[in-house]
Amino acid sequence: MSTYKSDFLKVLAERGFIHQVSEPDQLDQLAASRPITAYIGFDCTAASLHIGSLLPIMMLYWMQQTGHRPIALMGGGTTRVGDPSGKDESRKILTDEQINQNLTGIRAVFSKFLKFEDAGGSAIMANNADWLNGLNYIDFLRDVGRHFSVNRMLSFDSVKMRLERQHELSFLEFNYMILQAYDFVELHKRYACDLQMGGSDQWGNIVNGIDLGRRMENAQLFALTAPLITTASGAKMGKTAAGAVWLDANLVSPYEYWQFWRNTEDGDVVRFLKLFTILPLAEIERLGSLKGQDINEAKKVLATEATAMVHGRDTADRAAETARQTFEEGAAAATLPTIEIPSAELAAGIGVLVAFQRAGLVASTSDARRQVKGGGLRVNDAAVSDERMTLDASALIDGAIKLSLGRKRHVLLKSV
RNA sequence: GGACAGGUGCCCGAGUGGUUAAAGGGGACGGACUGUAAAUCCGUUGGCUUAGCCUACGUUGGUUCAAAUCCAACCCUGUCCA
Repeated sequence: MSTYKSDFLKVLAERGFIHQVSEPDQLDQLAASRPITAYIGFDCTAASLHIGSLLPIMMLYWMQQTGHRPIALMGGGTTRVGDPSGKDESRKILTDEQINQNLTGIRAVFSKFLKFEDAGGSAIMANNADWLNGLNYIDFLRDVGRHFSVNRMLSFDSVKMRLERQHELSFLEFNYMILQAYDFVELHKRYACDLQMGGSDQWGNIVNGIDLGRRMENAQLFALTAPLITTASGAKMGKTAAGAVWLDANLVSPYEYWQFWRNTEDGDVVRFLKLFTILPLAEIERLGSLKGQDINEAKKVLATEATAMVHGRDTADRAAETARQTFEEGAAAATLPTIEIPSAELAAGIGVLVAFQRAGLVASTSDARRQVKGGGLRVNDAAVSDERMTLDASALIDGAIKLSLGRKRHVLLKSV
């Protein structure tokens, strides 16, 4: 498996990033002989990226670490159309303003992993709006469209599946692969980009780009895809009760982010350590040999290391310490997520149901009521049995009231 | 443009006049058991000022004591025909 000569492919292979590679020997040779340039495309439909994008980001990270040049391509142009592959969810057409706003948010995430040109590094951030927005339909058809054979496009799995199941495939969607192929060629022209990476579902689209590159530019381009990551029990990664696990500290606090990784299933620990941390493989192997209860040590390392990648070492250590105090000492660590309540309001007394709702632990007071019935709510570690209970200043311990939902989720209520 | 089929809660999917906040499953959350794991079992799964009230079965109107269920128009989706 890791018969690769280039550091780049060797590292990716050893860590489990590789699902498929086109012309592996040739690419390996190229990467061993000179720095190569590769890109991955990202949607900018949201203001931040979530765990799902972490894998591709890590691929770009390793690329830069092994001496190559990564390009993060923002889908500013393709987002304007809206990715049609997501079923019938109302494809919100985002305004250019929103897209640009999202771009800056996403860029902030990337800068944690990659050194961009303006920061003295080699990484490039590109936006396909730069070349897609100005396209002229007829010109595009003549220059690019003529290289696409519909016969061949129809043979792609993604298309074939739709046709066989007699599901509609819109023309827009049919064109999506052409635009993506064009992106690849455009990046090759602009930045001498050699390689496109992506999730395994992108294989067909990437291969299209390779094909177009050969026809239009007589260029040899390459494809590399990563496996689809699911948890050991088969679920898609990255969703929790609160929704997506975002990489932005304002959307998901570093403590919660740490907790996400801490709660990894046993069977996933080693795989995740390889993919989502930069620990040496020897260290990962040692952690992976831990059995039974001891595997929790490995999970803590995973959590701290993964959090450090996104939020920084200090923040990660603090999250680990908060968790230690909360779970191992049963104390109310002062660094738990906190919400503030005006002291006057607290003095007047605030209903437990409302308090939990404000803390974001329950969605509604009805939800809170249900949780009380199920014995899921605790105030200062004492179960709430009366939904009419009110909290006031007398419940403060060291200036805070600890609200808990279940065993794991805690929020401090502080009076201001 | 025409002919069919269909639009139900987070998702899938039953339900064809009243006991339906809507079967069943999935997911999610809580409880028990554990190791902040998995598996398993139990409970919950629209909102509110909760022994009550309000809102909900594509939209809007109508029939009826009573509608997710019947009628009409419209919107949307799929299949087939032009």
